[in-house]
This record gives sequence, structure tokens and C-alpha cells, in this order.
Amino acid sequence: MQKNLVIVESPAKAKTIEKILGKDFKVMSSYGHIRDLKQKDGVDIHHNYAPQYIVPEDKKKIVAALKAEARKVEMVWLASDEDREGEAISWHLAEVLELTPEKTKRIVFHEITKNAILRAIETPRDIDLHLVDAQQARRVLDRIVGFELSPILWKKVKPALSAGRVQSVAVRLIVEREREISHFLSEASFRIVADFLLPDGTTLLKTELNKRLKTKEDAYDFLDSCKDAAFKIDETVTKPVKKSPPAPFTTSTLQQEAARKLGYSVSQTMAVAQRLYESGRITYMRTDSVNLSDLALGSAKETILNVYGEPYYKFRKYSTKTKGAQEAHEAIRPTYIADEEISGTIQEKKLYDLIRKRTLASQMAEAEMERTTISISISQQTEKFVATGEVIVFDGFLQLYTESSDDENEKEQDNRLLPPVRPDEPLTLKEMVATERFTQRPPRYTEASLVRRLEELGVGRPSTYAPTIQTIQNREYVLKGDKEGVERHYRILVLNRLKITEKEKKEIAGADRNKLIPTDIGIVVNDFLMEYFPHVLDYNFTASVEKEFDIIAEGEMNWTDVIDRFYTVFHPIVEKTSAIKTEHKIGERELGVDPKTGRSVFVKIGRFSPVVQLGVINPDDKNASKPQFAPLLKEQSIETITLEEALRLFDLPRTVGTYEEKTIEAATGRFGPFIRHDGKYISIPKQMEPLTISLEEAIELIIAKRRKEAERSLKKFGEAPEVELLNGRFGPYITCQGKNYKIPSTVKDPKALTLEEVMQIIASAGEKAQTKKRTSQKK
DNA sequence: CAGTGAGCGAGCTTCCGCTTGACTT
Repeated sequence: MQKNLVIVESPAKAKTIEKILGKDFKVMSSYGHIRDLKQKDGVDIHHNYAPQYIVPEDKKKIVAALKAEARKVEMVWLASDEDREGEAISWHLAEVLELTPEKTKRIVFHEITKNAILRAIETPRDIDLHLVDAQQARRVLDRIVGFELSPILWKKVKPALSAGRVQSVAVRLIVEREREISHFLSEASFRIVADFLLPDGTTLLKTELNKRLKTKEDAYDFLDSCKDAAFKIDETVTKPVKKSPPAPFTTSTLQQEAARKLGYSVSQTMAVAQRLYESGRITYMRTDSVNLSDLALGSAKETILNVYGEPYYKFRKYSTKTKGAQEAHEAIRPTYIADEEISGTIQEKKLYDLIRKRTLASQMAEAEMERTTISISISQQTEKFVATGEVIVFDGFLQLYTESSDDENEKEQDNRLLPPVRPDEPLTLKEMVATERFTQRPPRYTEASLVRRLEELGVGRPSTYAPTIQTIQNREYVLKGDKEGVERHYRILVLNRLKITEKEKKEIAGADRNKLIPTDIGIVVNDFLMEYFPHVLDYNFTASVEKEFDIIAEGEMNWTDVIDRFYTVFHPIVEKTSAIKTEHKIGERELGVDPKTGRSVFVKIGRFSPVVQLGVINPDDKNASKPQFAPLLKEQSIETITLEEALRLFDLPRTVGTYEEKTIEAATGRFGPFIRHDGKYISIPKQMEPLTISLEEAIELIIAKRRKEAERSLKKFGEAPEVELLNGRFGPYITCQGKNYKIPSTVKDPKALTLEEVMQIIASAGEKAQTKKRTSQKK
């Protein structure tokens, strides 16, 4: 019988610690929080905001197990994380497990090493109730904000929407960025580059003019004036530049780098990191700390010295700059830095490699570069041509790791070596080119760049970045999508052999892939919240309440007073906003009058999607014609749709024509535009529109669909028509009476399967499902 | 996948942060 029970938050951590502490200690996990506010009436507003906690259904089992174990031991050690949430978890455990102070000790450690844990055991403390109160304030504030704002949206905009301290700010960032983009006016200017020949007649020097010229005329005049100008080397400046490695990974920086370098989505990164953590390869993946343990620093040093040698090593201590960071864990790093390769999936290997390189690089010497700038003077002119080159003198950490950048427009680095030149050396102009360039609009957010912005604002925590991004997409406030670019012309002037020629070229500008784009619902909800609750949507709201939580944690303020101060201002606005009677729906826009019927045309958020509405309800006249509705097309938006575009939507559903003596209709449905023919539905692809699709195009779609369906079937079994081998999204599979079965990976050629083998697969799959059911019932 | 939609009506939806499973046609 063990005398001691240690409770931590994560089961993977529990396993490691149990090994360290030995047989006198049993280590169990709480799996995070064990209690939460009741779903309904979780905060008793009228009794000083008393929180009403319950153990959620899915936590009852673990709580019962902890309770049983706690009863058996002499001492319970509460070892949840050393931050606000962790302190609260310990307090909830003490309450729920009915632990007496005599048999309870609170311990904390930042790293899972023998030393750290033994030291923690030697220096226990009591639960910090002030810190717990700060957590309660955080929890209650979030509940009040979320559960008072959301119902207003149900009433005013659409059912099942949501608002909250974190998600609403995330949506605001995306909506405002989109507005910046649509208001952005790009400015043109001419960039002048010139290629010179050195006196040897062969060495080329590529340069750029040190300023841009506003108009084509300016550019022309400049090129013209260079026809008979003399060029010579003005001066050469060489200066050393140093570059330091980036800090080890936190959740946020890992998500950003994995997106840029490996193309992972934020949630993908977290899922892969979770597996690496569970298999003991890396430290905890939800952290805002850049700190490395002494043990990690030591083994990083050893590895660098062994592999790269003394000059490449440099001891570094990083400190966080992030607002509101709680630093309960270490930075994300390999558990055994010396392990260069690990077993696992390709995804796991790649992410591990990234983490390992970043960790090692953080303890390496800075890279030393030499940046050379050669300037070239032009006779009779003050402007100069400039050539820059950068040479790496000592690569330092760059040998192992280079941080990527979000900025797609960033100039390609001038890593080239410049030829040796002497001052006053004359140069021969080979060619000069003036190219029209445009200023860039602000970039749309990616998942990862949104996370970075939220972290900068101190909004959200490492454990919530990925779920928050999911939520705002689930609510259809934003979607991850592509934007077509627009074709743009630009002009080029070339000066060659004393002649200036002009060309015009085309480019696609502003195209975007896989970026976060606000929907109409997102825009309408954001504008509404900004109008009535600007305080909550303020980018500094979280930061300012965090300050108050800190004061609570210091014990210098009552948490209920902080909440009360907020609530007495907030709630009346909720009441007032809720009571506002508007003739029109929030976000509704009147486009004008339909010339045919004389009825007004509106756009608004409908029950299912944005719609156009023709006419209004007349409550006094039951026989008056009812309003007509039509959903907006995917590319259209409430903000930008015109009256003409809106009126055309009422032409749907539209008869496209007849094929095989059956009519083809085009319309827009729940899942986008489609055509219907002979009782079958076929989606209309992006390049076509239901309003304009031609009969030929529609017939092509029908034929393509039929072909695809025919290809779907790999094999049929004459003796058993209910069994079929199909080709699906994830490869071949078996279907039988409406149920699908996976083909075991041991089968090399699914097409060669006999009916007997197929039936066996079905039977064994059935068995598996049976045993699974039984085990889950036992639970 | 499926093509809906103005008001008598029942009750539901929702927050943020801490954790990992049970799912994979």
C-alpha cells in the first residue's frame, strides 16, 4: 500500500513522475479541470456572483477514482501547474476529494526532472486562495460575457451564434483587416535597376536606384538623362552584421513555424505535438514559456560542442515578452536533445526535427555577416545607384536553423558576393530598366498569423488558440478560403544602346490561398458588437482585466468586487440592447426598388444564410403578397451586392434546358449552387454560376458525374449483389447493406479479393465492433 | 449531403481554459 498520492494534470506527466518518485508514491492525473460552472445558472448574480460548480459527466469516473485513492493514503500532494488555472485545479481537487489540510500538500515544479521534483516535495506550501480567486474571477467574467452576449445575437441576428472575450476579438481582427484591404488604394511607382560592366568589360554589377520615381514621365526623363551620363564607383561601405537565433518554441511560435515550414494547420500541429509528447519525445506542447531547464541547457551544450564545436556554442537565457504569460511549463523542446532521429510518422519526424533544430539553434552562436554597399554616382545627378551584397563570415546557428517569415513580399536576400571595385572606377551602362511597381495591400490573416496577433494582444491561452480558430469557423464568422486575384497591367521602360523602348505586361495581383476571410454573418455580428459593446471588443480589454486579476492574486482586491464593477456597467447595456425594437434586422440593407413590381429590395442575414428579400410583410392585409426570398451566391456579400445583382437572384431556380427528354434546372441550395436532372443533384463547380451556366456546360457536368459514378465501383460480386467494392475518398473500401468496411492493409490488391475473403473482412469487422461495444459498456 | 425561409406555439443554442480520448467513410 502506497502512503502518498500525487495528482498532476496530465497522464503522460504522471507516468514519468511515478518513475522518478518510486514505490512510496502513486501518481494519478486529474485530466485538467475536474469541475466547472453549471451549464445553466452557473453564476448566482444575486448572491454576490456565487459560482455554482458541478463535476461534469465525463469527469465523474476520474473523480471517483481519485477520491477512492485519496482515502487510502496518508498524504495527498496536489501537483497541478503553477499558474492561475493550476492553482484552481488543486483547490477544486481539495474541495471535491474532501481533503483535510493535515493530509494535503501543494507542490509545484516547472520541469520534470528528479531534482526539481524532489525539491518540490521538500518545499510544499498551502493552496494560494488569492490565486484561486483570480481564476474564479476569470471564469465568472468569461461566463457572464459569453452567456449574456450570445442570447442577444440569437434574438437579433441568428440562433446558435456566440460571442466571447476571446472569439469576438479574433473575429474583429479579421473583419477589420478585410475592410483595410477593401479600402486600400495601391500606389504605383517606378523601380529603376541598372546593370553595369566593370572596366574589365565582363564583370557585371547589378544595382538599383536609391529612390523610386512617381510617374512614367519621371522614369522616362530619368532614363533619357542617363543616355549620355557617366557612371563611376562612388564608395564602398562594408559593415559587419550579426544575427541572433530565435528563442525556443512556445505553442504560438511552434504553430507559426510549422505552418510556414511544413504547411500544417494550427490544429494539425497540436495533434502531432500531442503524440510526440505522449511518446515521451518532447516536453509539454501547450506553453507560453521560452525557458529551458538546466538539464536541457546542459545537453544542448554537449550536443553542440560534439557536433559543431566550441565556436558554435553560446549560452543564452531567454525571457518572455508576451503579455499575460503564466509560464507554468518549459519551452517546447526534445526530451533527449541528442536524439537526432525518432521513430514515428513522417509528420511526427518533421515536427520533431523542427523542434530539435530550433532548440539547439537557441543555444548557438550568432551568425556573422558582412554587408557591402557599393554606391555609384551619376554625372549631373544627385541620385545614386546602389548594389548590396551580404556574405556570411561565420554561419553560427544558421548552419542548423533559419526562421521563416510571413512576409511573402520580402525581398530575396542579397546573399551574393559583390565583385571587388575601387573608388572612381568608371562603369559602362549595359542596360537600365524602369518597372512599374505597386504598394502592397495588408495581408489577410492565416491561422498562424492570427494566433500570433492574439498572443501579442494577450488574448487567449496556448490551450485555446487552436479551438478558438475552430469556433469562429464553426459559427461561420470566418472561413478559410481563396480569393481570386485581379489582372493588373504594369509598364516597363528599357534603356539599351541609347534607345528607350516601352512594354506593357500583365500580372495577377492580390490572389490569396487558404486565408481567413470574414463572412457576412461575421461582419454583421462584429459591427453589432462594436456598436453596443466596444469595451468588450477593445483590443486591450483582456489585458486590462488581466491586471485586475493580478491584483486579486496579490490579495489586494476582492474578486467579487472586480466582477461587480464590470457587471454594473455591462448588464444595463445588455438589457438596453436587448430591448431595442428595430423595424429592420441587424445588418439589414435596403438596396432600392424593383422596377418591375415597385417593391423594396433588402439584403440581410436569413435563417440559414444571407438572403435578398423582395417586398415586406403587410400585417394589416392578410391577402397581400408575401415577401419573396432568395439566397445570395457564395461570392456575393451583403456589403457589396448591387440592386441589379440582387434582382437576378430571383430568376433562380432557372430552367437551363432539356437533356434526354428531361429538364435541367439550376439553383442554389444549402451546399451551394447545383443543377438537377432526372432526380439527381450535381454541384456546379466554382468557375460556373447557376445564373449563367449553359446547356452544354450542364450536360458536360451530367456526363462527368455519370463517368465518376461508374468509376466508383471497382468490383461487384454476381452471387451477392448487396456486396460491392468501391473506390472512395480514402481509397478502396467494401460496402454491404449500407455499411462500409475498411480493407486491411495486408491486402495488396483489393481488386483480387474474392467474395469469400470479403465476407471474412465483414465478419471480423463485425466482431471488432462487438468487442468494442462490450468494453465501452463496461466503462 | 440537399434545394429551406415572417412571426400565437417548446425548448434549444452560448463562454474560456485545463486535459485526453473515441472517432475516422
